[in-house]
Amino acid sequence: MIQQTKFGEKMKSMKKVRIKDVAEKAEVSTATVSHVINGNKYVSEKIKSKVNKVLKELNYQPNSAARSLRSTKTNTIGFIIPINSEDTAKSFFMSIAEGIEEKLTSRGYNLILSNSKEDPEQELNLIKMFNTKVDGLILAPTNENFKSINETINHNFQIVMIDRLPIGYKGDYVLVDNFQGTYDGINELIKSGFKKIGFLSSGLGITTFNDKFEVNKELSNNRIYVNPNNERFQAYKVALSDNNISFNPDYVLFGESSFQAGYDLAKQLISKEVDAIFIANNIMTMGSIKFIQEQKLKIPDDIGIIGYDNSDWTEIISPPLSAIKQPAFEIGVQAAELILNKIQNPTSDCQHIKLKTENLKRSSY
Amino acid sequence: MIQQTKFGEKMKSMKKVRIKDVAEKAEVSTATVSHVINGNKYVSEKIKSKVNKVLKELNYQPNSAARSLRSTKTNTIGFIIPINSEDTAKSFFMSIAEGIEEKLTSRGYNLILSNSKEDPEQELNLIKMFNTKVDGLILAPTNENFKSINETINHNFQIVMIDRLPIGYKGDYVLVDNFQGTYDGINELIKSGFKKIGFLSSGLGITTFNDKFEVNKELSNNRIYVNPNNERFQAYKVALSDNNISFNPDYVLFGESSFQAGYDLAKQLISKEVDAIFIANNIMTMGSIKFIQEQKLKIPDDIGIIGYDNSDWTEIISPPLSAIKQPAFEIGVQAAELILNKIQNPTSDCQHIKLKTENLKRSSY
DNA sequence: ATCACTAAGTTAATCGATTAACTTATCATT
DNA sequence: AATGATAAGTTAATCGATTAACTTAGTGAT
Repeated sequence: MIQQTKFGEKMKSMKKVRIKDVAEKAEVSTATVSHVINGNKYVSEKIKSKVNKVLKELNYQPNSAARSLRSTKTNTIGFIIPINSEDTAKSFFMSIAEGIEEKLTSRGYNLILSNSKEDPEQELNLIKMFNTKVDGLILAPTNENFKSINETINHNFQIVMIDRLPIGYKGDYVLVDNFQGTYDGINELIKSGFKKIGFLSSGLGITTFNDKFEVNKELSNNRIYVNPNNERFQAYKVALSDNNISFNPDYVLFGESSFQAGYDLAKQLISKEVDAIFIANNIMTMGSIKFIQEQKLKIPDDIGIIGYDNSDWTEIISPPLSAIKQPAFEIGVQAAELILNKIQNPTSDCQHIKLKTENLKRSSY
Repeated sequence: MIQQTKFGEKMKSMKKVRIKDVAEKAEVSTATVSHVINGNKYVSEKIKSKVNKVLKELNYQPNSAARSLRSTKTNTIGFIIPINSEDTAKSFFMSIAEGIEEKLTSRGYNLILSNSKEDPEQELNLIKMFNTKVDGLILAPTNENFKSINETINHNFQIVMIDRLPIGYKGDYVLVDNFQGTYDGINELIKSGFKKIGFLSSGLGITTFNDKFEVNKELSNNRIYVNPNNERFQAYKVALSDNNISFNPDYVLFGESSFQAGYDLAKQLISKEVDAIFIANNIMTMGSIKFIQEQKLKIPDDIGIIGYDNSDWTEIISPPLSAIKQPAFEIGVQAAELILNKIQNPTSDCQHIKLKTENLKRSSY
């Protein structure tokens, strides 16, 4: 339904006011005006207030292109999220974006948002685009190897990784401690009496797929953080092992991150008579729940469930779903903090932050 | 959990390559390079390919600040969303952002995202910030009156409103036809035999609150689109009236947009013995469902439900929830389209777009 | 041969703010 | 009184790309 109207002729095309206009009206030099605005050189109170008055009168707004060009600072941070269509990670990354935005705004920075759609190629294009546009980049990477990323960065800006880590990356990052959250969750499941615990997840990174079936306790203490899914899987194995439950590869299924995959894989897993399922991602949890409800299986009597990522819906289904909650907003805040620090002090040590998950015990196990 | 490592010393500080560097290496003038890049003046094939080769060799990336400064185009669009903390509108606006981003990227534009947090003051600040930073602004407004917005716009950029409309605004916009969706929903409810239909919503705009209890058929055809909640409420009244059901003010409750309010108001409404509820917003729907489940009321036997905004969870609760789905992604695409058109042709007629909702009939009525 | 016109490039002014280098006035010190 | 130091502002170069105005060579018509 489309309508059209005439409009817009009468824009009171007030020509933009430049620093020169302010300077003239205040009877000072442009330099002085600049000093007043940026406060980086001492200006007498008398002049300062005179300039400020004119600034308000003319409603002056500095031209950010000119400013950036001269000062080589853009006052802008880029954020690349990896979301493909139906993913519910949408809400996770949106919360992160909120956290970032909040911190940035309070420090006079802007946020440019782009979506790599989980496409490594597209990610590199975006990084290239950002080269002259931002002072820093917050990246939830989809390229698995840092090398290709590193090559397209001009090093005109700082970078902070979140949520995942490409191989070979040593810089700043903010992650969630997926290991601990999962480990605790599996433990709880076992304590509640479940023995045949299934594990459902979306794909591991290719690079870590080979150690998929290798239960390795050492790994848990000194592990290379690459892919959250992998961490969760490792934690699953270690938790089983720590409880003297043998690892059964049949109880582990990986699929794409989708509702349908969750549905299908839950079906498979249940046909293998698991008595509980740990589902390492939100949208797959939804698919699984759908299947379970269709089969009229009772949670937690027939099957115990823990989901990852506390979405709003988890507490209104019946029974309310136990879940591992990631501190999304906080990730954003911390990432923004890191990048701003790094911009201010580029040679400072890199910070590696891991945030704790929250274990929401409800009634599904 | 925080760690620190040494890193970052060895930045291969390749100094940034300027158009001048390209020109020198290709043995042409900077003007020619610019012409090749932007294709706005004819350049011979021979020179063109020579320049392109150098462009690639040096991995030249134009400095966008310089470009913007000279050409007065930023190639950037601003987007202001209104989200306060717990709102699930988060996912709605995120989908819109995706739509916008997709369209913009395909046309070489960037998206700057900010959050007004439903604070009119903050909104004006952001608009002011955007003045020199964007070529266009997509706004989900929170100020109810266009006057204040209009005053802070420098008219250096184009504007497109989405989702809501402030009073007095005549420019481009993309809305959802909330009236039709709600009207149809209420009708369906009535057809299914429900008679005492409650209506739950978050606040109307102040400016439209006064006609709250006035059932007015004319309004439905030639109405002033201001606030989605108001539209939904009007549709509710008209649908009742069209079905010869008298309007009972007791069955209508407004509250803040929160889980708790949804819970509390559903409780109130049910105590008044309504047999169905239309809930005009997502988070309140969740609260209501929670209450209904706690009371062990059967949907749809004890109470019929239609919710607004199809969130992912609506199909996995039992029974799956009927819902009015807004075409969020499409809103974004259209809004981006409008603003790009307007930028290309500023004197073109304003477009007023209303998108249809989708009525998802499931098993909750 | 002359003139008009076009085609293909180049020169240099320009966008608006920042900032290093400079000026001038004022004041304290010896 | 001479010197140096400091305070408060100003001048003008500069960031990198775009683009109006200009040059120069080549073509064709008369």
